[in-house]
Amino acid sequence: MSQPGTGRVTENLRVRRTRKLLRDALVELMEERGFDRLTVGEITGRAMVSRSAFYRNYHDKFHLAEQIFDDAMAALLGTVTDDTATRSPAERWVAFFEHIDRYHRFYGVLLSRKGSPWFATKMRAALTDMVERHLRPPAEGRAPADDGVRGGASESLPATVLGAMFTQSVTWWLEHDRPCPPEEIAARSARLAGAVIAAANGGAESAGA
Amino acid sequence: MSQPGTGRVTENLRVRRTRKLLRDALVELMEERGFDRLTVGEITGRAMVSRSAFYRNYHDKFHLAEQIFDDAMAALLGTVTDDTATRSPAERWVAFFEHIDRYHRFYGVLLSRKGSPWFATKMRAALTDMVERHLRPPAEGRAPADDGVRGGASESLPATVLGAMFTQSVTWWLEHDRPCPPEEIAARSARLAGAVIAAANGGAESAGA
DNA sequence: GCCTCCCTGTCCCGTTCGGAACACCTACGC
DNA sequence: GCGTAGGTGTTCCGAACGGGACAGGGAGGC
Repeated sequence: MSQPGTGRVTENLRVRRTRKLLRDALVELMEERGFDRLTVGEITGRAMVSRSAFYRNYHDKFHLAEQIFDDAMAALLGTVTDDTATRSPAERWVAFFEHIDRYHRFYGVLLSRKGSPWFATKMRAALTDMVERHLRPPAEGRAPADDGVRGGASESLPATVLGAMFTQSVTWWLEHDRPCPPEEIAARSARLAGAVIAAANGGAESAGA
Repeated sequence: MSQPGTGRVTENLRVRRTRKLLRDALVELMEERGFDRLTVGEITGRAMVSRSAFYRNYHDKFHLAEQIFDDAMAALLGTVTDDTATRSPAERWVAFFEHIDRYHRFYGVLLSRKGSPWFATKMRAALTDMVERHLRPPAEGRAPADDGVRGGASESLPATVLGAMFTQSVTWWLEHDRPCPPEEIAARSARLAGAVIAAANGGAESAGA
């Protein structure tokens, strides 16, 4: 139960450091040569960590990448989910793209050809899940179905489409070197999303998400 | 005999990593808040290393700083000393200032008010030593007096003055945000040095060092 | 085919490290 | 004065790590 993402009790400084070093090394190397061209030995070499320590903390390089990506997605979704009471939907979308903007090198690598397609797949799933929760607001009296993890395979068509849309908006923005400021791409994405939602609702108009 | 700078046999990866992390943390924190305002706890915190590991590797923060500086000075002197056969004196001076240029943030911090005056003192001593060895070229038949470490307190007046001059040239250049390219500051410093050497030799002219 | 080379994932033993306690010191408040 | 707070440097034990070995598995040469 010491695999990251399960136990988490206030880990030892040593294991936190080891994992941080491995994460940083992986991201660095991905920028240089792409994810699937990397070996575990290269990652541990760059991180100044032994191979045995790597396998003590992660199953393989996919597991390591997954942890990095999951943390990033949690932070990303946090920009939209946090402060739902104090901020307007528009402000939350801007915060979303500002987060992407801040770590654009990171997301750029993960979503580019260097990052293996399953990063985009994972992001699409996470965003679809988020959209689903926003489209179906917590009806009072209904217990929260999702216990923090996994929304299940019960996504609706509109949510799935919107998840893909947002993922592609981010990918497009990053692949074109962010040709417009976060505010603008946020507004444009929100407008497109609004159109999809309106169409899904049978013509009724809505812009928030 | 495991204090850095003594044993050196191809150290354990763990101790190399620990020392690297501590070094990087110290330089980083010096840039932020100056050397004498730092505690060992802050350094180890930033480095993600325990305090006990710090004391296992260094006597105190001065010892750590000394190691960093000594390594930097060795690299710096290497730019002048290496390839003495293939490069002209002018080229070597340019290499000297290009090295400073490359790590200007590092030297800038160490030589600024944030870095405690004894960094400049140490640099002056190292450069004086180097100048001394260049002014007094290895006369054939004479055994090398210096066994790699310490030139002793036998520095001549011209060497001492030149050491201070070069140190101040570097400090001036960095404190004024490198207002001219390395080539120019190298040429100007070399010209000034030439004048001093000429004066020391009683009017005879010489520009190399 | 076979052989070489490299990477993977697992194991063990000796070493280094993290955590926490400890006494000691200095500075500050009062 | 006395007490508190925070930094220093040392010591100890259990835990994580590094190094090296190991079997197994492709990929490529010939």
